Amino acid sequence: MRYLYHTQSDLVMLALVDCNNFFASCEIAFDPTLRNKPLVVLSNNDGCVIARSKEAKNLNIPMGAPIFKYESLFKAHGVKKRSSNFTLYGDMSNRIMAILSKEEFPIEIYSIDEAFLDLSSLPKEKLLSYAKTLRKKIYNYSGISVSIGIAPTKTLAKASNCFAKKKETEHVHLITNEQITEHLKHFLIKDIWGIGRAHLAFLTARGLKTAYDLCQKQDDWIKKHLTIQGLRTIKELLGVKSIDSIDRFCPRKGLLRSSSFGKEIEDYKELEKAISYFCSEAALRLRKEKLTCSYLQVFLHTNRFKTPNFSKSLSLALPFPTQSTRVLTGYALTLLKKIYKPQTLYKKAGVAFGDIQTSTSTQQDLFVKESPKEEKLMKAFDEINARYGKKTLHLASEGSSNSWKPKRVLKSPSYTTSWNEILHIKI
DNA sequence: TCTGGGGTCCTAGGACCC
DNA sequence: TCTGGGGTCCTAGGACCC
Repeated sequence: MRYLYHTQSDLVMLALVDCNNFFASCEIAFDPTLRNKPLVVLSNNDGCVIARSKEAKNLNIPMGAPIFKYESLFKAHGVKKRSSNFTLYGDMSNRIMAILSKEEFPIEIYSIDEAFLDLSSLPKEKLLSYAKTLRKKIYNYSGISVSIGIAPTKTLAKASNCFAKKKETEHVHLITNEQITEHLKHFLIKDIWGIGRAHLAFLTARGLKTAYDLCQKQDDWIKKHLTIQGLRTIKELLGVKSIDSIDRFCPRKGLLRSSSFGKEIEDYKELEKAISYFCSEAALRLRKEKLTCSYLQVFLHTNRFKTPNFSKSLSLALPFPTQSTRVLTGYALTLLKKIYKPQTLYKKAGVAFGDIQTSTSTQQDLFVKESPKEEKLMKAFDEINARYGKKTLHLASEGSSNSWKPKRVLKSPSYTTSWNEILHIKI
């Protein structure tokens, strides 16, 4: 090993709590008929697989599998399918994160189904028993099973979680400083957090297999071929903190709304409806999070599985920060007009907001300001929609019929967020 | 026929300035 | 007539993550 860093990080222990097969587990928690069955959760448009139950994984259905290629396998094994229900998953995630937040350890919510906890204040001998208790608590409160990996850095905690997931029952694992080398020898490069497809192919072609192999390489070699990010990953694997341990306040930097269409779209008016819809969704999100943006991008893609295909995007720095649906949609539609080409079949479009700031701290330009009326208008707009239902008010450019919208025919009910769809129990 | 969406970070290269 | 290099800023595109 190149480094022996067994001093500075002796005191740090991070746990990664990761929900097992999260989207599939959420569906199963509310529908017992799915229990112990192969289940796949599908992407927008019911196009490909984005989550799998344990049984579906055992059938070697890969992540991202386009379902039209797997229909016969699904039929042969009675694989159940569900469209994705992000309202349900988001709500379940909030519940689990609330349980973790009450644990009184520093926490960083990393994704919809993962959080890091800083357990440095716990004595080493109590780490595993604490993790086991926490797992039980989360399962009892939410019906979701989690894995917990503990180690001195985030990247090692991720690795530790992989070891935890492979266990039959407990799904809890600890890597101490003394055990790092031994673990690296049994940890494959393909499972390293931060090494993706492209770099994996590069490293495999050079005969490297395990994390240990990779750690034998010199820093400048790593940096040259895997960039500075890769070097950070390697250091973390060796027990040296190179990613901020726990970051509780990470404001968002961008906001994107996009989707593939249910069919290919040529009509400009339809694209206008779609872009307007994305803008209104993204702007609503800005207002909910009390943020503004002052950078806007619009993009269009043709079907990327056909040749030739192309994409076009255009962006614009706004004259002032805003969160207004009206203002943002106005600019977005002028951008759309500039990039639209007639006689082209588009398959996907979207808008992205950038230069995001909190609305209270927004630096207003001395002369160019948004009219204060705009803020009042949006407030009234949101209140009416909150009271009388989503989209009671919307911009005319959004239209009322949306032939571009993707299909989601197998969606489960919004059990936890809609009174009309609440779970019924028959006794 | 049918192939996701929402993020972050890094790098290379062009424009521009001195 | 000949000819430069360094710095900054911006953006597109790639790689990675879930």
